[in-house]
Amino acid sequence: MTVTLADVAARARVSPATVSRVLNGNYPVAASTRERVLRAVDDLDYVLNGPASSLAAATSDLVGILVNDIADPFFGIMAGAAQTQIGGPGDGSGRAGGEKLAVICNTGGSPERELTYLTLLQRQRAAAVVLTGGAVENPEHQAAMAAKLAKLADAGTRIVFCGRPPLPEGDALVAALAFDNRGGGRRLTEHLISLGHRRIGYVAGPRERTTTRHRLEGHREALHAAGLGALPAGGDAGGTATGSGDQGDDPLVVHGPYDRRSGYEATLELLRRAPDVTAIVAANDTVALGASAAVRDQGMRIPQDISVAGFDDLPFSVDAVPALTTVRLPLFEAGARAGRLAMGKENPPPGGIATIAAELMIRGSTAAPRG
Amino acid sequence: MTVTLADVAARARVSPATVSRVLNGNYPVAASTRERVLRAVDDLDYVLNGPASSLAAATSDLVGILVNDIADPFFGIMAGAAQTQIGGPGDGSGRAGGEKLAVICNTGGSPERELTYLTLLQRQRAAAVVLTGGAVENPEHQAAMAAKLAKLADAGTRIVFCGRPPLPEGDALVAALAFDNRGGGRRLTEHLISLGHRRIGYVAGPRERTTTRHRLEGHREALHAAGLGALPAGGDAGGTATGSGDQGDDPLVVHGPYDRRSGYEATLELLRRAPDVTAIVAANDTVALGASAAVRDQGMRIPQDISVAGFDDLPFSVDAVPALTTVRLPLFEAGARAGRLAMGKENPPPGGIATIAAELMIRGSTAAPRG
DNA sequence: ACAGCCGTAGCAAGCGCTTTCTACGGAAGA
DNA sequence: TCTTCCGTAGAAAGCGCTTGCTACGGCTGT
Repeated sequence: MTVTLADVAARARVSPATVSRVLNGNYPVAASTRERVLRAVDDLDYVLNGPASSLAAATSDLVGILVNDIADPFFGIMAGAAQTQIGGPGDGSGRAGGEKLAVICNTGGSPERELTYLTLLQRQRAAAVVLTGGAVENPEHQAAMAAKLAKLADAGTRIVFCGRPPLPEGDALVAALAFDNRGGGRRLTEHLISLGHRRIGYVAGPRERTTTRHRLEGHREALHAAGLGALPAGGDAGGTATGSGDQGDDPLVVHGPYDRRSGYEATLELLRRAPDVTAIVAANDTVALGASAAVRDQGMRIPQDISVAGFDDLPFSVDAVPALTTVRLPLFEAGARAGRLAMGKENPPPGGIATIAAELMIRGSTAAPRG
Repeated sequence: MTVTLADVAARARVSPATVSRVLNGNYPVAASTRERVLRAVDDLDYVLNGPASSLAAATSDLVGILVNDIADPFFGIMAGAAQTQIGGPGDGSGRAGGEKLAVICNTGGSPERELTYLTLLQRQRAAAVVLTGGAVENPEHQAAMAAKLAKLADAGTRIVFCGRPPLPEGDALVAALAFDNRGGGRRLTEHLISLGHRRIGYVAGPRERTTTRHRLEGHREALHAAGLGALPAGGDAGGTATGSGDQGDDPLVVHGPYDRRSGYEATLELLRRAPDVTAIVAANDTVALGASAAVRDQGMRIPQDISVAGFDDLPFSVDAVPALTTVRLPLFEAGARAGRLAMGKENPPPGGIATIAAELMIRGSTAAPRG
């Protein structure tokens, strides 16, 4: 029924071993023999049995890319970019080369699913795993992740973090590409302050996400530096309170998921709490879109009545009306680099971790406050 | 080094066969034995060797989801939805159940890569493959696809089309979920016509894509029905000319990729060719965004000077200013259904193919032309 | 009380491939 | 001319798991 290596070998009048070597190209085979084998492969339309191959070789050609939400272009762009480096070249004609199967796994931001996918990938003996986006800052989960990743690593799986800070105990990992979320957040808020804003609302992402925390910390650093910080800006203050502690009582900060709707509702809430804000910083561009809609629905104009800013600089942000001031993250480049790292095509950055700069993009949605 | 089934068996004082059966749960095992085995699995932190398992069982738990461009939310939403049905439940505690690994493969719209991924999935003995989005209408490629899919199908892989018409020779496939692109396109243009528009520009997607063709055909049907069709509306006219034949000489239609930039440039071109258009229909929302930017950069207002409409109703469309008139496609629902079909959780529609309705969403970006 | 069953568990034969080690011929060295 | 190598191909032993078949008790039926 299905064609096997042995069938090819028989047709090419060689041993299975030879066919295997031709296909893997890691052992000298005479040109004439190789050709004969290749022809047999073609004639029979042979397709390697992946599981059998992986079993025997104890490695597979799977590379996992974990994302929080694939419907979000933030992840889509990174994942797509990574895949360009992994999926191998277009392969116009030749046999499959060093091609790997890049698989994108959508965790939905759930720690359990993240772990489940890691197990599934471990089960498949994945060649590499790329973890993208912010991590959940839950000690228990982090420990579980560290343990799982350590196990993967010493099973030979390469680990790459992309847009995600390395784990505290990040020992076994190959490389981490971290975005400068804190710096970007700081510069964004500095920009607003320099414009003259003093009351700035912040629509934050979900708590317990590194991305959320870093961006917010940057924001607070800027406020603090300008003498506007009502609360301690440090991330390690208030170590006593529960998770919602230090942030929960800042009326100018509202947390919510990274989506449009949350941006809308959080903004309404913010406007209710503090009708005097002159600017709103959103956790990301998608949230900023929702925030803008809310602002408008309240009858205010952007940026005349209120400034709005986002983060990420997703493709649609430049087309918003007015164009969104935001912080540009080189998503595609980072994803591609992560892909290369996963493939071992590129050396890990010194120290294993590289910080990727975030660039402030000043556009029409921010302006000096009135009066 | 790594823990194998045999290790677990030894620790539980049973045979490997029994452990296997406990794990797969498809053979009666006494409760006490099962418990002993499960404990051993936990104690040893055993993880099944996927390749070995797949090899022995001749099936794998991989499900491939092919998309044209994962950075585009159109695909991200469908893929994410499909994955919710495939990745298995959160798995709060128990062992891995009937979980499959849903893998998203980004073809970048390239026929070669599409085929390559299919081969890779075939190699992995994938349990199912979901193909999303428009297909490339190239006879040669279609034949190759049909052949490849047939091979996959009779290797036991389930095939599901999602938002993609079935192949002409679609024999072996399990199910196809097709969007009513033609109907949606028609209703959208009818809406514009009923508003009083007579000169309507169309920024189409890439040629040779079913999606492109169907939406455009709908548009032309509407024009034709209103007596505005300058050219034959049928898709099978002008069979003599080269690919660019019948469409190439309609000055009101410009083709380009499905991205923002292309929308921008094509619109500029359109406005140059026909400064008297009062409305522009874009191939999809992303393109519409670019089109809107171009219109605005030309100093025209939407919708007072010119109406703009899109297709898909992506999440950001409602937040555009003015909100974008578009055609809503139930992307999430379709993706989820495709996922269920791929898992065999749902029966294929009668005849193997279901058409999914497209709903016209009238919003602020379209209005009656001036004068 | 004995034959026959049913419920469980074990044996062992692969699944299709990779890879180590061995074998063979001819070219080069002595 | 005989030995030594190198280049190339084959034999065969698994990789870790699944599963058909067999085996073994204890129960039921008569």
